[in-house]
Amino acid sequence: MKLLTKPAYLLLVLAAATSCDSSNSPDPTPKATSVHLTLGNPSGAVADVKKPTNYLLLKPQYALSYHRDRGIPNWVSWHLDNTWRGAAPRQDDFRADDALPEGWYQVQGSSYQGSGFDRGHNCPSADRTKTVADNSATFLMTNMTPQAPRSNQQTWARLEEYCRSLADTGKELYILCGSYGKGGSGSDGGVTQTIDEGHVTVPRRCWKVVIILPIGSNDAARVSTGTRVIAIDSPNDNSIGSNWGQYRVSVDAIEAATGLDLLSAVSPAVQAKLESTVDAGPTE
DNA sequence: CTGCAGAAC
DNA sequence: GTTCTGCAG
Repeated sequence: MKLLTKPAYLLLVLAAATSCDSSNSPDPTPKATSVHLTLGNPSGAVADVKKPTNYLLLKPQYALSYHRDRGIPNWVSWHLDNTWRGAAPRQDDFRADDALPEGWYQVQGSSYQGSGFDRGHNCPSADRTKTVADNSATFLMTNMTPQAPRSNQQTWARLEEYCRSLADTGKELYILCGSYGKGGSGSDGGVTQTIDEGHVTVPRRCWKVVIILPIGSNDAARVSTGTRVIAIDSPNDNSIGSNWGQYRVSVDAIEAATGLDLLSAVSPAVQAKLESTVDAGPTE
């Protein structure tokens, strides 16, 4: 074994001395929040079995509020910078999420089959490629929403790619998305209210909010009135295309439609400015 | 080529 | 599970 240099030894001693728990036992009280909720918890979701319509699920890779009776999340929130991205291949292991409370219906990987709707990721597969475990976590069905194929593969896919391109240029992003309403139009046409024998509601609209920051500490105080915020609200309809820019709205409009309180960790004055503005920046 | 998938076996 | 196909960019 190679001997440690004196400075390295001192660092180890300091690290041990400042750690309030022994390093070889699990933390008995995991933090109640995560980096993914740095800018807030839009619905005050909690991991309480008595709150089936606003149930908090925290994963290392993202955080979400799950609606048991709709079978889809109310919102999903995640942090994106290039430390989340790597070479892990797409896992494609769509599956039920057994982290839900006992007795709750679990949407299955096959639940959308033949519905005319995609198993649309909220937190995208391609945003979580650092490790196989990270990528696999995005395929839990609690991270899915039945989405019209063109909405998923064109509208959202283009915006997701744009977000990753911003990460590639040294940005750090906080992203939230979700859906609301009932009744979408998939590849089979018409309007579909639910699938999977009523266990999964097909939403009418899908929304996404992107906060773009320079790389830095994970701190809501870094959001200023000059921070770029992109918000879109698009129909869950297979007639739409790749031009996500045309669906830009204010964050206020999404809050009005959903009842959520977005960016609640940001100071009220900054929120007021950012949430009333509609992005007019580049789309590619 | 990658990323979004669905369908067949 | 694996393999194949389709679409957009």
